[in-house]
Formats: sequence, C-alpha cells, structure tokens
Amino acid sequence: MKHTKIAELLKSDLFLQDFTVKGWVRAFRSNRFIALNDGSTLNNLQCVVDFENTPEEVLEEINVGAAIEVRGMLKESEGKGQRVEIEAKEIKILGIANPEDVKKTILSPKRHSLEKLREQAHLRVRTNTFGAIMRVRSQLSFAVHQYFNKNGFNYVNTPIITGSDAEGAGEMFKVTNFDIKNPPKKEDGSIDYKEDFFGKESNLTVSGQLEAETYALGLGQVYTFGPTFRAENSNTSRHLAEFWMIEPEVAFCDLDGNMDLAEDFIKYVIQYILENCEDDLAFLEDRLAQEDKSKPQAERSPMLLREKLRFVVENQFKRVSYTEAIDILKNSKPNKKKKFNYIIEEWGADLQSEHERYLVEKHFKSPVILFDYPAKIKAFYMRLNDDGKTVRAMDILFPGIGEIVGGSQREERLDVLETKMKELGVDEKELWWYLDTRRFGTCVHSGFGLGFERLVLFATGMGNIRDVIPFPRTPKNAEF
RNA sequence: UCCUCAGUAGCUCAGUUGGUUAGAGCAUCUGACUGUUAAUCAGAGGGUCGUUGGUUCGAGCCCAACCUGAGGAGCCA
Repeated sequence: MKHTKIAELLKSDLFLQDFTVKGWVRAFRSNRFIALNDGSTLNNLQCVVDFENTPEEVLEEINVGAAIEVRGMLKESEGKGQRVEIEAKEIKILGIANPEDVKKTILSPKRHSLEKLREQAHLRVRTNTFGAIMRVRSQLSFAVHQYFNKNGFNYVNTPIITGSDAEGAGEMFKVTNFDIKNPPKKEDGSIDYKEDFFGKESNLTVSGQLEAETYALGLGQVYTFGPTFRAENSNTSRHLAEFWMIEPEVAFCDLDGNMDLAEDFIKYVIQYILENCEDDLAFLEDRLAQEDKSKPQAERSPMLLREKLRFVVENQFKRVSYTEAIDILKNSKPNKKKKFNYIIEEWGADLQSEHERYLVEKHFKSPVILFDYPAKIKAFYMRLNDDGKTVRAMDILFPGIGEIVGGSQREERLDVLETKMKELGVDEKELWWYLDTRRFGTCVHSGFGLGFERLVLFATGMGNIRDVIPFPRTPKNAEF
C-alpha cells in the first residue's frame, strides 16, 4: 500500500478510511501515543497504539528516532492537542534506534543548544527548528527561480572552477591536481602551473558575475544561483566559506532599474514564504519570541518574525546616496558624542558595520539602499559617474544582517574600464574575454549579488548563518 | 587575523580561599500506568573535569602553550 504524507493527512477529512504512513518517532507516551514526523510538515501525526494487540517485540522497538510504518484508520482525535489521529492496526519497525545510543545524540527528546545541534548536522534536520528552517530555505529557493522565470530571465550556470583570479571579491581556494608535497617547479623555483590539470592556476569561484555579464550581453536578462567560495578567515555569524549566491545581470538596465529589480525580487520571495510556509514561520516566530524573553529589554526585537517580514514586503526601501548617508551619520548623536568606534569625519570614509546598523536600525528603521559610493572604496567594474569620484554602486542593508545585496551598474566604456584596471592593478590579459564584451556591442547593464543564506537568515529570524545551511563550511570546520 | 568569554555526566549547568568519596535538573535504563501531548510516579546506572606541560605535600580550581566553540571587529554576500 502506498503511504500518505502526514502533511496531507493532518488536513484530511477522510475519516474511518485506512492509510499507511511512514516516519520517525518523535515521542512515545503512555505506552500508547506515538508522535510521528515524516518531514512533510512541522506537525506530528498522533498514532494511537492498541498495545494489547501489538506484539511485545514491536512495542519495545518503538523508540524515539526509530523509523516506522503505521497502517490504521483516520479518526477525529479524542485528545485535545490535535484534530485527527491514526488508530493503528499494524505497526512495522523499519529502522530501529537504540535508546542508549540515541541519548548520546541530539535526537534525545530535550532542549539542545544550537551549537550542539551544529556538531550533529546530519541529525539536526530531525528537530522542529531545523526542519522548519530547511523547508523555508527550500521554498525560498523555489521562489527565486519562479521570480526570475516569470520575469523572463534565463538561468545560467557559470563555472565553479575558474581560471581567473581577478574577480577581486576575496581570497580564493586553489584547485590543483599536483602532489602538494612535490609540485613541478620552474628553474627559478616557483611552481610550474603549466603542468597542472588546467595548464594554469585555477581556483574555486568567488562570484559568477563576470561570466554572467557576458551572458547578459547576449541573452538580455540572466541570473545565476550557485555555490560560491571564499577562503577568507572570517569568523562571524554572517560569513561562510561556501555559500550560495544569486546574481542577476541585466542588459540595457541602469542602477535605478537595478535597485527596482532587487527590491521587487526580495519582496516577491518573502511574500512567497509568507503564503507558503505558515506553520514553519509561526513556529520560528514563537521560538524567537521565547528566546527574546530571556534577553534584556534593549536587545529584544521590536517586531515578531512575520511582522518583520510583512514590513519588508509592504514598505518601500529607503534609497539614500552615500553622500546623504555621510551627512546623516556626521550629525548623528553617536558620532557627535563619539560613541562610534570609527568617527565619521569626512566624505570618502568606508562605512563600518556600526554605521550601517545605525542607519538601518536607528535612523530609518527600514531596509536601506545606499548608492553612489566613492570610487576609491569599490571594485574596478563599477560605472564611474560624471562627477569622476563616485561610482554607480548600491548596497542593500537589512536590520540584523547588514549587507544582504551588493550590486552596481557596470562600466560599459572600454577606455574608462581599462584605465581603472590599470589603476587598481587588475590584469588585463587575464580578463581579455571580459574586455571583449566592451569591444563588441557594449551597452549599459547592471546586476547584483545576493547571499542566499543571508536571505534565509533574515526570513527565519535565526542569528547564525551556520544554522541556515545544511552543512556549514567555516574556518577549521569541514565536517560531514 | 584581532579582542572578549567559555570548555566538568548524553545535554544544560553548579562546584566556596587549592584540601577526604566531584553535585543538580533533564535525558537513559528497570518497574507502574488505557487519552498522553515538555506525560506522571518509584528506583538505578552514568565522570580521563578540552589537551599537554608546569607550580604545589595536594589542582576541577593557580600559571603557560595549544585545540575547539561562541560573541564582537575586519573582509564581504
């Protein structure tokens, strides 16, 4: 008999009919009530055991963590905690779980810290919290593809192994086939990459942007959504060494269009999970509220999770130029009272986390898009404004997360781009193919990068990015 | 990479000024229980005190180095 998803049964009115369900035991109470979860929903199905007619050896194996199959009749529940339940007629043990061993894992039915759950990332998905997070993550990911598909974008797969190290987005992981203890060397003692697999130095990608640009200048509108790698020794709750990035790139689109796209996109995917992940978001919201209670007043969130998400969907992001932002910061209380660790003195300063947080959380109390940054603090490919000192770059800042999007209108003028590359020491020979796009039918175009995990972080209200990806990769940790 | 804090039972934590046999709650096990849902009640088992070295008659406690984790900073998405 085909088995039915628990998510389906919990909504069903097909009383007195027989069903088969399969899942993992979350609790077995009173020698009679099994709370069964199959991952299709946060909620458990209660299976009522007729223990007098169930063999002893089966009863003994109904332990927390075990996989079982239950055949029985759907009924309205006599108890208060649930609408429906299954009156079990037959129970099969599919996979045992020895309680003595289970107690050493995070499957044991009690509260565990997020750090402990992280150590057992292969089992944590069986908890309510991680089940909820990962279902939301999956739905968000689907919404990303749906948004771009509906809006006429082509999904492109840019290379994960890249031959260029000129992307300038951070430290890269090297990819090599050499025996690292004994690589071939040139006469001067340096490593001879000509003999390596690709015949040159190669790395894991830090961004698909440059390749995506070439495809935008042909397909018109494209996006990438794939893994990205940074070998930075970053130890924060917002950074991963391996993360998933979404990078749309649009031809004939300027920075204003780029900001419109980013804002519309974020609102769409958040709206999507508000509509499709109600149970999971309600659970996460509750969990968060519970956690907040143990915090001092000042650190508590002013809004519940879903309020926060709705706020993002319903309100316009504040668009502020870098120059305006500097004015606001210069005249802000913490700057005047020298409460900032880095006091804003003049135009041109790079904004620190504390400044971004002030703008988003204190001044505007809303997502903020900062644009037209000083050229000096931004990448070579960003389009120079007519003032000669700012570039058409934009960052979207979110409360609690900081930078969630970084994007720009790209420099489409060959001469300006070449000058800039020389200034910043970017190897033109290496990027010959990128420069070619400016030689043959160049045009105004723009794009941005959005860290998927930061989006999931915001959507779930979690505090640490390691808790919104199944198996986090961070410095000193590549377990699993 | 820098700063701060932490590491004691399966988990969360207590452990006084350095002093006899290192404690609690939960979890687990055994028994009881036909409407439980953080089940309940009675009993039991469970420890290389992160690692290495040092100080001391004596170290969970003091010192040093290292490892791991968390929070913050930098870098960024």
